[in-house]
This record gives sequence, C-alpha cells and structure tokens, in this order.
Amino acid sequence: MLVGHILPYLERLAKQVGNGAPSSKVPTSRDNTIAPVESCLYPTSPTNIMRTSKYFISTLKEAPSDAEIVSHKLMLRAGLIKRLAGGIYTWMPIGLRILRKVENVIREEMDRAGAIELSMPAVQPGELWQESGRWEKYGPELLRLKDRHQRDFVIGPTHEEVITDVVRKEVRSYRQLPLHFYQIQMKFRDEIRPRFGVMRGREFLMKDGYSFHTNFEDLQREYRNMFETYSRIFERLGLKFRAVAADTGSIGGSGSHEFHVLADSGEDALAYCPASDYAANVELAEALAPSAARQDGRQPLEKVATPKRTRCEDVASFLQLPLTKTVKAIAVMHDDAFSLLLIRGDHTLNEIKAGKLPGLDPFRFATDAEVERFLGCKPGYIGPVVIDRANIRVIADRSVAAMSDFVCGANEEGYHLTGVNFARDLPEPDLVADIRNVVAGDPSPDGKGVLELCRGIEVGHIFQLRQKYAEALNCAFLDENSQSQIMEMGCYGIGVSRIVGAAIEQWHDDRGCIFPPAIAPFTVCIVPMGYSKSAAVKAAADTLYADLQAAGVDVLLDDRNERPGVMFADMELIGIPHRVVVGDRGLAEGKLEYKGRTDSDAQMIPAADAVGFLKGRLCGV
RNA sequence: CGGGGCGUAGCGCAGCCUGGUAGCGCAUCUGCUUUGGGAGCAGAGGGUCGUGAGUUCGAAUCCCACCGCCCCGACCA
Repeated sequence: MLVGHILPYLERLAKQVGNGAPSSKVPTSRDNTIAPVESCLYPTSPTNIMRTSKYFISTLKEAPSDAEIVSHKLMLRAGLIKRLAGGIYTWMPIGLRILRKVENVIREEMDRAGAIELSMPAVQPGELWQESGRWEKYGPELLRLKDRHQRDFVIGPTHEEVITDVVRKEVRSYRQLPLHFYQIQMKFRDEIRPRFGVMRGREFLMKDGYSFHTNFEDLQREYRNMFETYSRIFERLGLKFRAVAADTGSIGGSGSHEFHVLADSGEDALAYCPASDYAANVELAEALAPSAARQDGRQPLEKVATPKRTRCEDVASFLQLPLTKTVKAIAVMHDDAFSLLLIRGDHTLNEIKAGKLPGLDPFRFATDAEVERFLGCKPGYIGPVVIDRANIRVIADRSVAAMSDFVCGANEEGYHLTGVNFARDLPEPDLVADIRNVVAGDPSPDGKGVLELCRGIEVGHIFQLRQKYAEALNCAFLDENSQSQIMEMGCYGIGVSRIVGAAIEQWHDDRGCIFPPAIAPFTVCIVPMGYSKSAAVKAAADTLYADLQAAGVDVLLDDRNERPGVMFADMELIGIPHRVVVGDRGLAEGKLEYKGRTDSDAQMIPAADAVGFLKGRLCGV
C-alpha cells in the first residue's frame, strides 16, 4: 500500500535528481503548504490514543536554564526529550514519534537504494578493536568496560569492526558481492563536552551503513548511489542542506562528503561557491596561492618598538598598516622538532591541513618555555628573521610566500620588524603550503568564482573506506581466478537524533517548532472550542477525527477541555503543521477554521468537505 | 584537562554578603466562577537547601573536600 503512494513522488524525484554525477546544489526552500505525498500517510493503526486526554503531553512555559540553543530549549519545552545525564536523554512520546518518522524516511530510502537492514550489538568485544588497531587510536571517546570475567568490551561508537567481522565470516566468493548492510541503532561516544541537547549527545541514534565490493570502481558506484540517496533523504525530510567535500577524520579512508543542514548555530564552517557546484568543509577547502607574483621589496628592513602589542591586529593599528601586511608566526612542535608556521595577519591557521604536512603529523602548539628556548624571546614578538634555521623549520602559507615588505615579530620583546622581505632579509621558507582557513572572497578552487562561507550542522557523512578495515581484519573473497583479494569498503552514516535538533534549528518561530510535514509528530491537530460543553462541537470534532484517521492522516484531537489559549500554545509549540478549530460559531454556518502553522491568518472551510480540503493541503493538490 | 559560573519544590528564581523555624512565580490538587490565545478567587500539598565532613548553642548562609551541571579554552606568537 505504501509503495503505491510513494511512486508518484519517486518519479518526481527521479526527474529532479537525474542520473548524473553527485551535485551539491542547495535545494530550494521547502514550500510549507505542500507535503510529499507519503508524509501524510504515516502508517498508524486507527486508535483513540491520539486524543490529548489519553496521550501524554508535558509542555513548559520556561525552558530549563542549562539549555543554550533554540532547538534544545524548544525540545525541552515541547516535552520531546528529558535529560537523564550529561548528553543522555529520554525520548518522550511525542519526540519519539518525530524520531521514528525521520527513521522511516531513511529506512525507506536505504531499502530503495538496495541496502539491507540488520542490527548489530551495541556491546562489542575489545578484541575486535585491538585487531583493527582502533583500541589504541580511538581515545577516551570510546567507552570501555570489563565484564565479570575481566574481559574487555566497548560500547560501540560505530560498527566497522563488527560488520567487517560478519562479512569476512559470511562471504567467500565474488559472486556474493557487492553487499551493503545498514542499521539504525543507538550509539555511544563519550564526548569531551556534550552540549546542545541531542545535537551533540553522548548517546545518539545513528543510521550506519557499510558496503563491500570486489573493486574500487564498484565502491565508487555505490558511493554515488549513496550520495544521491542521502540527497533524497534530506530533501524528503524537508531540510535545507548542502553536501560538501570533507575531511575523513578518525574513520580513515579516502574520498568523503558531509551533508550539512544549514543553520547559523552549526558547529561547522562551510565554504561554497555560488557560481559553481564547489562546496567543502572549511577544514578541507583549499586556499589557492595568490595569482600575482611576489613583488620586489622596496622598503628597508627596520626594527620598530611595539610595546605591549602582541597581536597582529594591535601591531597593524599601532603602525597604521593594513592587517594584510602583517605576518604571524605560530610555533609548533612535532616530537622534539620546532617549526614556525607563517600566516598572514588576517588569516587563521587550519590545523587539519597543517597536521597533514610531512614532518608535522601530528603536531602540537609549542609551550611558552619551548618558544623561549628556540627563539630566545617571549611569545608575542616572535618571527622568522634571524633564527637558527638549522634547527627551526619555517613553513609559510601560500599567501605569506607572496608577500613583500611585511611586518613580523623581531624575536625581541617589545619590537617588530617592518619592510621584511624573503631572500633579502631571511632565506626562503623551507616549505610553502596551504595551511590557512579560506575566507569569504577567496577564489574558488575550481576557478569558477569566489567563495562564500556559511555554517552547518553535520547530519550525514559518506566515506570511501577502501581497504583500511578489510585489510586489518583480513576481509577477503575469491575472485574469478580463485585468487584471494581484499574487499573495498564504503561507510555511510546519518545522525538520526541530531536531525531532529537540526530540523528545529532550521524551522522554528517564537511560538515553537515548525516541523516539516514529513517528520511532524502529528500532521493535523483538531482544537475544539468547548468540547465538553457543546454537543455540536464534540460531534463535529469526533467525526473529523474519525474521518481523518480513516483517511490515513496522522491526527491529534485536543479534547483536554483546556482553555483555548493553552491548546493553541501547546499545538504550536509542538509544531503540528495543520490546525483545525471546531467551534459553535463556525458550525452555525457549517464551517470549520483552518490554519497552517506558518500561515498568518486562519480561513473558514466547509465542514462537510474538511477531509477533502485537508488532504489537498497535505498532498499539495 | 585548564579557567569561570551555578547547584534551594516538577520548571524559573529570591534568600547566602551580615548564621536564628525555607520563600516567590509558574506548574500540581480541591471548590466556585470563567471558556476563541498560556483565566479569576479561595484553599491545599510538595523541599534531607547537590553530598560528606567541619566551625558554632544554632548552618541554605561561614570553612574544607567531593559530586553534578553550564559557559569559555590555536588565532596568540
């Protein structure tokens, strides 16, 4: 039955998405009055539980003081979640309905894309993690525990090890491949600082999928398949999102995209090019070298007193020079090796890029004592001129390498140098590399325009893992020539619980949540005026309730006999997209009152055709 | 982990400085009135003041320790 309803939608999608290469275009914003066909047909069995008097609603006028961002506050106020411990929440009934709807959209699209659902244990033997090498590498985020026999276990933060173990034991032949397994399951990561409610919780619901292939080309095919599937999922969820090229982080592997819900409160900075498809996490976005070649120095090298000016901003304003003429030197250590990283004063260091440079992997910031030991100067006035280059490596950002007559620290407290030039005043850098974060206005790396920046909440991440885990765990198959080969793997994650927070972050107003229809806890609410006083109101409300249920619409009847203001406020706070008010006033004329959650005004509709009208609203007819 | 802040009724807070029987608003319960935007009146219930140990005749208040929560933490060189 469900499939029948989805078909027209999928046809539409097929047209939108096409079969081309992954595109990172931002979808147009959602039309609030039009819901995808299937979203109004949440497959619940008809029941009387969807009456507020029999259901469980617990809303708050004031948000607990520890909530910081709007989605966290609203989730607590609307009674969607309840905190049990830091980063650990109970999903209350209404919140769970939202979570389940998100889950169902994901499940439908994953199934459609050919992935197969299973469920793996949350508790995993530490042995497996030792075998993959992540027992050491994963760090304190991995919650470890011992069973009664003192054997090591972990609470799974992810399941590469387990799924690879399953596949290496199940799959022998190339004939059994490719395979893509996924699950939707609670995970646990012992975050350093859980915050923002479900946005960065320690326990969270995640969809994680893992694909296995005989060769890289097939992995790339599945990767594209998932790219399109993810785009479809977020589109159906009603979210404004963007896919960006990403760093692979601790999961490892090569080739990766993140899917971000766009929101100012997002923890990630994204760079994108409005003139093209280019989009990347700022962690990764390449800063091109300046197109203009370095000019010859014209100014003499001079030492100037800059008392108490340790920041580039202060030095620039003190010397009345643009910030772009200053260079900051950042002292870092790799083991016992000391390096100076040079960044233009108006730029910031990109630690991810720098950390990938040969000889800096990994690095840490030098302590004040180390700075003094290598440079004989306190932090604040250090620079690359007249230093022991035999023991100090100088790594310049591309933009710095193109600078002339610049300002930098003099390695003497209270002094800076002006008119500094490479070659003339100091040797060329030992290495010129891209080590800064891009800024708005930088040229796009694809050469097609200029970069803009925005913020996003990471809700999906796809990786080409290649053979990292398959190799470590010896996950192999026999090819056509009876030769044993290591499988290629892909890995695809979606933060299901985080999506709920992200959706609210993106869709809310001062009255509460505005859920996209596909994930609203209820699609329609009926608010009767005087349910227990007026027989006509009760009859009309009950009839509409029954009719909507029969029509497969997810409806909530507020029969609490509360004051109207209370009911209106609760329904709006919870974010139900469509509201029908039943009152004697309208019934006298055979009418009901309809208002969409984002409509500014209500409208009267004929009571006799209320179901037809609503179905039209819901399905965009 | 470092720095800062906070733990008092389900939620939001006052009281602490200057020690002396624990308060306010919302929520909850009862009754009456009210019923198209978080009602009014009258009454009621609910707190080992985060935990422990001290000082004191007496501790929410002062001292110490611990626990929990929140915020900030390259940007500096």
